[in-house]
Amino acid sequence: MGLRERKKAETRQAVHQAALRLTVELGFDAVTVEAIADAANISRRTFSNYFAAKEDAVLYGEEQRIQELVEHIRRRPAGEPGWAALCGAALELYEEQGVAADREWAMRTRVARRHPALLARQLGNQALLEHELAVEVASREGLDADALRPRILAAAFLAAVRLATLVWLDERESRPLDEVLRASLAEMGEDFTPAR
Amino acid sequence: MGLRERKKAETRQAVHQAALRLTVELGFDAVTVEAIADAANISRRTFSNYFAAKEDAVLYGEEQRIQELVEHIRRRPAGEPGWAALCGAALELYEEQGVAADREWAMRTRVARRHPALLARQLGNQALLEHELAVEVASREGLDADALRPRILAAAFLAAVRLATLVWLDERESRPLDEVLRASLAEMGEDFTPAR
DNA sequence: GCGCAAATTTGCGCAGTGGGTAAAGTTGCC
DNA sequence: GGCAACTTTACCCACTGCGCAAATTTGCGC
Repeated sequence: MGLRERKKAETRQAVHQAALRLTVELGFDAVTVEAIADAANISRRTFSNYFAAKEDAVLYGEEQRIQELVEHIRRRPAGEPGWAALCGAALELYEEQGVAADREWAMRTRVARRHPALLARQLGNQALLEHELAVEVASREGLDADALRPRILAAAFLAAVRLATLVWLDERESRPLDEVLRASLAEMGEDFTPAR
Repeated sequence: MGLRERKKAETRQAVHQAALRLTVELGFDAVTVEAIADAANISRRTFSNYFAAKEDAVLYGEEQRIQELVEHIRRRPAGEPGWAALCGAALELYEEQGVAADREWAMRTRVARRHPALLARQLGNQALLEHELAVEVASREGLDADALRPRILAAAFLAAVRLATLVWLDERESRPLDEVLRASLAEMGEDFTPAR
């Protein structure tokens, strides 16, 4: 990776950090693109070269995490069935990131929850991701990617991960995140008949 | 309901219709708020009194449908467990609406899928709804609304309904929607282990 | 080192948006 | 009929996303 691309990645990260920090401090609506650009030492116009909207700048961390998740899933053992691969990848990613990342994660989730515009954008991104996941699951189960089952698994998985984070936050982070994550994935994987 | 409120509801509906029609005809981005307002015979400023954003005007149909769904769930037999109540309400709502509503539904879903901004907003609205559903499920299963299980059920249910509609569209509406819906809910309700 | 093509940043401008404010117009009710 | 409450509207302003072209920076062969 040349200097050009490295610098670009650096700037993107700086813009993201600035956007996230300012949003936490002042609230999403109170932060203008200009303020973010100033904090990251670029012009307002250049901000638009990096992100199509303020939301994207704040959520870029999620974006990155999501890309990693997809990578992890692709790297799971070839024979592993879809649901197991999804769950395995999520837990793998979590422990790889280390507990230090928890605080970042918590911050992003809190911000996304507080501001509907951010929540919406985040879910929109996830919906796009859902298709990629479905493709991976389909290939593992010998199904068509447009079939119902792979799409159900992908959607259920994303919902389980999202809920785990929310519940973890609601519990004031009193349990380790991976414990909640395991519980959430397990609950989603079980059938939903009431007799338990 | 007095004349005042009746007229207001009428206007809201007219604005929604105009927004949806213009979006289908021209594409979401090519339609300005001003054009919608003109088509609905109100001023641009009044548009803002009815909807906070263009997206909301286009998606108002979804909003209404969602409200009805919540009503249906509340009216399900008291003893019925959570998942069954959700599924029952969805199917009930579908057959009550009649097949004529299918075309409307298809149109809205197509529009929402074509335009990321609409998709995002729609999912954001659903996330808010998710909590209401979780409350209902929790009360039926004697759990706390903040607990994991009711939230999982609510999220899984919404995802299943959403996917059913998408798959139905992908299949060019060759099967009746309720058939796909049943299949989707069933698949989501089953456990996800690969042996089937 | 040097220069030049390619990529990146920036300033400027424009159409569009969301919302505050206050004036003008409606409606419900006594 | 009149008045209080509500709704619509015009006007305005800060902000956004993006096209365009000039200025700047970078990569690379020489």
